[in-house]
Amino acid sequence: MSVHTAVPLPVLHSTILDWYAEHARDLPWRTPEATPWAVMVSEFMLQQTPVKRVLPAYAAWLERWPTPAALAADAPGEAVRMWGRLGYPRRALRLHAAATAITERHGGEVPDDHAQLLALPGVGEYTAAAVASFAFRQRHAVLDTNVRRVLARVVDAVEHPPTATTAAERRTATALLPDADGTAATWAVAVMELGALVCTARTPRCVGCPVAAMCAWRLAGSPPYDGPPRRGQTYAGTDRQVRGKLLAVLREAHGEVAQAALDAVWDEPVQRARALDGLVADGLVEPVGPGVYRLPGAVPSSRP
DNA sequence: GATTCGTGGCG
DNA sequence: TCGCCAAGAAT
Repeated sequence: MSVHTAVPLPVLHSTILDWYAEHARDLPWRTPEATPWAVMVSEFMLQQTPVKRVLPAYAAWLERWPTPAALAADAPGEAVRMWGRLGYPRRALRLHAAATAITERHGGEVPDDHAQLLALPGVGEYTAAAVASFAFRQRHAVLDTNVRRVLARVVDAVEHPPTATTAAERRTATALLPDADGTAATWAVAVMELGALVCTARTPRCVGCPVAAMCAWRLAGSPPYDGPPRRGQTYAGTDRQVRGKLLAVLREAHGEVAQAALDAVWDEPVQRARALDGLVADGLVEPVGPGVYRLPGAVPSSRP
């Protein structure tokens, strides 16, 4: 498999690896002390949530649940509460379910096998590759939004990658991977970091980019995005907003919540009911009686 | 494959 | 101000 670039692969490799060695952020999940579990926790939290907001949640989470078994021993509702306002709270439920599966199927150790990782709840192609690469130093194509954007520009000369990850992107990423496992693992995180810090979505900092001189998009004159309109995420007035408001009440309650408290967050009854039903269907909220709800498996505030 | 699923910060 | 964007996964 060959990839058309303006320079030999070893030059591209060393250029980005050298840049990473000098500019990498000092992130806690990249330290030698970070366990595979810690890496996995960070990857779950970083799914669609910025690093800055993950940092404090990550520290609190690992202090409370330093191992998968520790999390599995607690109620899933506690995971949802600790998730706080990171967004997409189903991730908290899935991380709890993954911890349970790791405890039951893998003796409490995060598996180092890509297929076994992929089989865990909440672990998709990206997260499986990321954990295998970052925690176990294996050679995998790690295709997140940052990497995809860097490759779209440097290799394909377009400003933005396709909406969904394509087979062509996987071929490109695989072809660019250094041969040695450890080098490939560092390469993966280095390209990701380049996308996060330099080759950003809105205003790329091409001045100071280590690969600007070999970037196909740059060499083509930085042509603007030419594809179909990319769908923006509307939020105000959607079920997602209502779900968020409902769950915020449940998180802060530390126990059972009466219907009236939930009714107060949204005035449109049909949408409100639909949102609550959705939360229950997703396992994020548990009905405990007529008009009474709580986070799943949470300990009731008043004891008999 | 297109949709759904939170939350907040920034240009 | 407000649309865009942020280490995706599941259906």
